[in-house]
Amino acid sequence: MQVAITIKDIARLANVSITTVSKVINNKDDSISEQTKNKILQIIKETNYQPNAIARSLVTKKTKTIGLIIPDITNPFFPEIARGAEDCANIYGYNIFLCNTDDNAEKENNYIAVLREKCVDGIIFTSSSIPKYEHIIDLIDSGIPVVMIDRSIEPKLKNIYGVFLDNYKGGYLATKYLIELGHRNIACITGPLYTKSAIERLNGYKKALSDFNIEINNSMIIEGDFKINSGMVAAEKIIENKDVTGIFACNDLMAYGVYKTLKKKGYRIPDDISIVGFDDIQLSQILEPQLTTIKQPSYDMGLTATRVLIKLIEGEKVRKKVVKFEPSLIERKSVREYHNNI
Amino acid sequence: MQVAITIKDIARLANVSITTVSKVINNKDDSISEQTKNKILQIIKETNYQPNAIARSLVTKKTKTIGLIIPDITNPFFPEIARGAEDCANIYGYNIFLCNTDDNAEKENNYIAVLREKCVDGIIFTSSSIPKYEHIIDLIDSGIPVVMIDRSIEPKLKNIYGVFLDNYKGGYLATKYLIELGHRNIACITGPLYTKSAIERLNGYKKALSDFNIEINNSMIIEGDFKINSGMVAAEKIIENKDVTGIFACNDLMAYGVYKTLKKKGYRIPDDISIVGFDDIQLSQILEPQLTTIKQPSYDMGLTATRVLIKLIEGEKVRKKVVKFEPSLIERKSVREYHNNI
DNA sequence: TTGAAAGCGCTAACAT
DNA sequence: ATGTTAGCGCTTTCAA
Repeated sequence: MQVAITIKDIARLANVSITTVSKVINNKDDSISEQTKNKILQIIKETNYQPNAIARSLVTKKTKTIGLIIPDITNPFFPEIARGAEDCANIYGYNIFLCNTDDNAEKENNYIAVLREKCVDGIIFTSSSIPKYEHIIDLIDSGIPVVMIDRSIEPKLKNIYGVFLDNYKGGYLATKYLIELGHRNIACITGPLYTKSAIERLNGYKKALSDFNIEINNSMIIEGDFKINSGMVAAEKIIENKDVTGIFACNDLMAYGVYKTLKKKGYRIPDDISIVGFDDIQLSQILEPQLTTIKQPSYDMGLTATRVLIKLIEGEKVRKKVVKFEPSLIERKSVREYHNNI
Repeated sequence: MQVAITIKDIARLANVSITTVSKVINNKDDSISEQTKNKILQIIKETNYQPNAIARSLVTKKTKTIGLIIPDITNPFFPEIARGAEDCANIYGYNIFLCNTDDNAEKENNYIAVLREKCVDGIIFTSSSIPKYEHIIDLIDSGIPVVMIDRSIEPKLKNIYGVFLDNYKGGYLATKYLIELGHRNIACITGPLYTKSAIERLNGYKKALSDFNIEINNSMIIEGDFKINSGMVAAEKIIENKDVTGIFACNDLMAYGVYKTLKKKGYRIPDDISIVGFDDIQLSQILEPQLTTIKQPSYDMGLTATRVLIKLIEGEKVRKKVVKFEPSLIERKSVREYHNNI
């Protein structure tokens, strides 16, 4: 924090009061004569004066700052969200504090505390939710605007704002696609089951199975953690069952892990095993074969969540507490038709 | 920004002065009796009081906040840096403002202005540098601690702190590797040549060529922009020249683009054309074939830059103004030996 | 059209 | 061991 020229200096140089300077800075200058206004503007320019936002915040109770709490910016799903958030924030003159929690409730708590001390105007939050969510309830109850993104929390609170994907539908779509292409023995690699989105994708998978009268086999459901490595491990297990012809990996990263294991073991994709991912991150179209996956509009989701948050902050009406984005199936090359009788 | 309980309230409830409260909050409590200290602590806990960092900053002139200015968090190279930065910041009690500039000088300027208004204690900066760098000089001259990361700027300033990779050596390493495996006609897809790192990688390429007495052919040097698409476009051009057996793509993303084009056109990697990338981002080991590339320790670089910055902020001695990381070649599967006589 | 004064919540020098 | 006081840089009411 540098020592800098202050409003006092400007006032002195312009031979006016600081009130007057303040007014022109804030465009509340209806009642200021053109002449003094110009003089002040001139001096501000010459001196390269920049108002101190800290001092301003102390009186206005607004910091024009938003906290973005996510598990890990290093997970390719989140940069898009962060970018959408930042772009929106930027438009409305807000800045974003980036906070990585690794789905660790303690880190979440620390960041919540720090963000409140720093008086952020609002918080965008992707939380691991299921094991503990009291801190989130507390946060929301504290009155600070909060928009949940990507993962909703239980229980459904009346007061919760959120931007989510219809993960249930996404899981359903992925599974149905495999079924309709003839697959019957479909494994599912889930996300960490303490997240709502992982649970919902799994539920979508189960529903599709039962809609088509396929028995749900718990040995075909393997819990992963949304990271590459868990996809590799899960694939090892899955191929022990020779009947499996299709895999639904609940995110693309785990699908990459599956690719790795399968290729190492000499399986061909999709000839021997078909794979559907989830997220549609950038690299999924580069992979060989290109990954068939469920697309999430992550950038838009980040943008929307921030837009909602800013409305909340600025007291505008927000019509829908929860906005739900639709998943869509992106057909590429990692799935083939399966004929039982071959 | 919520209305909250203040130090005044605590003082009143504890029947002490706000000074006393302040002292115990800040652990300057040598001279406070255990008894009053405990009473105050107790009340703080009961009331869930959190000091207002804004008010504190106004008097201490420290915000415990750092600005991180990067081109685009969506480029897989930067999340690692951001995460390293955040992890380090977190250890020392700092928060990070995330700023994406798209290498746009105007956005850079805006962010610099805003960050200064918000009184960040220091700035970590990846800048497109060559076309215009006066604003960076101004920034540094203003006295606020700045650490450049990833891309250095011209001219070498005495006062500049930075954390960089030896990009020249990286370019050299990549090219030499291809040469030593028998390649003679090696194309280079550069980054945007207004960045120092792109220029240096290209220079390394050229030096390796000339060290091995291979003529530099300008038609084999194609300027890209570090994005996937430019790799695709460049590859189209490169394969017009049937002699080319090796490609040095100056980052992995462009190498992915090359993969895409080559595969589409029926080329096999590395059988028909060998490729070396640069960065070693996460996905490069998933690609088929796994990409041989030059590794940058991005996370460590982010961490180190932040550590240096915090030392600067807190007035500690920083021995080396510039810390340079060493690139290393990661041999994987995208390069094969080339025998001229086959 | 302009300015004086109070105060935002806190720290820190200086009393006591 | 504790408290009084001034002041950080700004906005905002109210008065002139």
